[in-house]
Amino acid sequence: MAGSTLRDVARRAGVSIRTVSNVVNGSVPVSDELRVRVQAALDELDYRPNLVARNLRRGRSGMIALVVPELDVPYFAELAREVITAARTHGYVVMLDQTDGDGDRERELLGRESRATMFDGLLLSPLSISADELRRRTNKVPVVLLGEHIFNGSFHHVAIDNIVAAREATEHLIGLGRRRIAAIGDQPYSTGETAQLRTTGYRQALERAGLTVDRELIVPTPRFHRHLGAEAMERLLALPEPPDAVFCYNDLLAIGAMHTLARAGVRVPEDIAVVGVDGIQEGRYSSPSLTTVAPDKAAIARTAVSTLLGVIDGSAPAPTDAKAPHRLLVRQSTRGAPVD
Amino acid sequence: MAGSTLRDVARRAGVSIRTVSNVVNGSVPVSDELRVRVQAALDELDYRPNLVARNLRRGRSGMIALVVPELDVPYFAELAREVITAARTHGYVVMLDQTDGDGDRERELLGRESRATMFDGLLLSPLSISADELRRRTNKVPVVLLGEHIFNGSFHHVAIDNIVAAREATEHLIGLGRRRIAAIGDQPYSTGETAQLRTTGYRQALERAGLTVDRELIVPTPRFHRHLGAEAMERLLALPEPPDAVFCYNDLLAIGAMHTLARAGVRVPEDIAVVGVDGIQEGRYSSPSLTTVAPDKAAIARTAVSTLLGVIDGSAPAPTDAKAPHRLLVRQSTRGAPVD
DNA sequence: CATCATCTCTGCATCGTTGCAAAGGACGGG
DNA sequence: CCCGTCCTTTGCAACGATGCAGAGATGATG
Repeated sequence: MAGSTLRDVARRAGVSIRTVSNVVNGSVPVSDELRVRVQAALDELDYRPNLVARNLRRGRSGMIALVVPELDVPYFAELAREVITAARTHGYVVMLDQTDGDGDRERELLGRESRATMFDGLLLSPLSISADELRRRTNKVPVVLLGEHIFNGSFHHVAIDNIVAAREATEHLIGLGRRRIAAIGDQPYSTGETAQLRTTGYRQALERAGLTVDRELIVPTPRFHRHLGAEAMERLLALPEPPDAVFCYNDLLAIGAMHTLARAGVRVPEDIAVVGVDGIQEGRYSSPSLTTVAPDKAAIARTAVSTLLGVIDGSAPAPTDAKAPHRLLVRQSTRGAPVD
Repeated sequence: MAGSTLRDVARRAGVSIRTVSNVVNGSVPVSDELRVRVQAALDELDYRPNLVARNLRRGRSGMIALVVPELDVPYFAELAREVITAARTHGYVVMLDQTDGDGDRERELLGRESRATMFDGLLLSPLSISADELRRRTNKVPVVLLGEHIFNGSFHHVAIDNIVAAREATEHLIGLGRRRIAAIGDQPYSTGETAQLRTTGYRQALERAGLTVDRELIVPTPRFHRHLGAEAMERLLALPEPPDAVFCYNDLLAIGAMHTLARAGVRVPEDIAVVGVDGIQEGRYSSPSLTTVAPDKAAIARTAVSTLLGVIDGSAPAPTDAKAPHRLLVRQSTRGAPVD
């Protein structure tokens, strides 16, 4: 039942515990004769190191935690995939937790009884926790923030350049000749910094093109979910003068918006062009397929993981603010042509 | 830098280590006077229990691992969400790993140097590992299998009734008056047991309705991905006599199939009706929205977690074969009416 | 032949926590 | 006034592994 320990193996092989440990780890040279004997005992007893004990002794767990609002949001699932892959190349495994955008749950993570102490570090994609809280609560555990929020300079941070990304998406629509361009997803309050950056980029693009910003066309949504995109689009269609294009702050909003358009019999992109952000796989196969600004998720994951490991081993003390690349993927929802 | 330990707190409060431990755990009564003094010291030093040490001592880690082929497949992401939630109600956290359907990676999980020993148990959704291998390799670590494969009676197992689910999906199509019904997703080889069950249900439905099974209409796919569904549908459209309905073995295949149909100008459901399996959120917002057989993922997760915990504490020794409920969600891809 | 360097191998202490058993003090009953 | 009981508090050992320093054997060197 219980797994065998170094002691069991040592007894069986007639050597000291320490020698067995040396054979297992291979760090210290062991004579051929003993090695063979110990190896045999290891095999016979099917020894597996107790990693909890090893971690205690070594002071490291080899685990990092990735905390996202919702795992069933495709962007986070795809990001999680990349984080797991990136961590593996460094010999780390990833514990996943979700907060459901619940501030209390996020706070709990940093509190006294949190499991966070079990991990060497934390990758956190905060939704509703504020910068101050985070600063106050984060004791000792190395943290790297992903995507959301900015927290100017207090924390390591990895994200795309949201202003530029939003501007490019909007410029793409302008380049198609659209003039009445809506935006779905603004969040004009303290925890909506990412959304606000995208609004900034959207406005920049309009202003540079000499277009006026119509506040009626900026529809806020508390979260980035399909159904909220659908509702926002209903509001836009109800306007006396509906838009001829929509920039959605993420792909789920865009897909919700297209859902509403399909029901209403509005043609995409002929009547209204749609562009999203996130580059999720779902958008490649939607009807029509979705034009999107795709962050390089693998790059985000790699940067985040290696930054975090840098903090853990003390080689990266000063908070960095890394920008990951992104690119515009033009598909049917703006271009129309059914090619992929 | 380094967190404070029970010893530090004990020294500061002028009591024994054990008393501090008692205050922290609250299991043994402590006098008010000492409790106050210790609590003050705890707060001042911002003590956080070292969970690695605690786990070593208690012989439990409070962690289970969930291993899925791919986290960016929506079904697994949605399932993972439920598993994390279910585990939390039992005080457990979940480590997530993905195997990319790589048999070696799955095998590695059960091998000598695996991290699996760090977890109290394993929820495994195997893709390419065989029953024998699993039986041979799984030593000691409690395992519950999810969804895929059957492994008659050797392991705890939780899944929907695949035969019934497939039969109901097919019967739904038959009920709509369709007579030439294709199937996408068969896997006629040892690791494709789930797919084979769905094929069985499909055939049962046809036979009961007195329809003949046309082997040309059963298109196998090595995996359940969107692009494979798209390719399979191309093959079906190229037939001299294309189908008037398709039963896809999961929603991603169905979405890929609909993608092909949209490009080819074939109307769904008028020309070809489509039904999938998995009930992923993506299908609610696709155009047209997707009819699907939705497993109760929360129920699967709850059952799997509580079964696993039962194995861990020794109260559930005999392998069980739990069937989770499922239900048919009829949407536009078969019914047509644009209501939801 | 004595001495020293080298190479294996070992025992002990330790990581931070909790189980166990017993010490110490307070208290009530006979 | 003494003894037994109960309650709080404590020290020791242990979970299973690794770091360290040193023991013993072997070979090289003067």
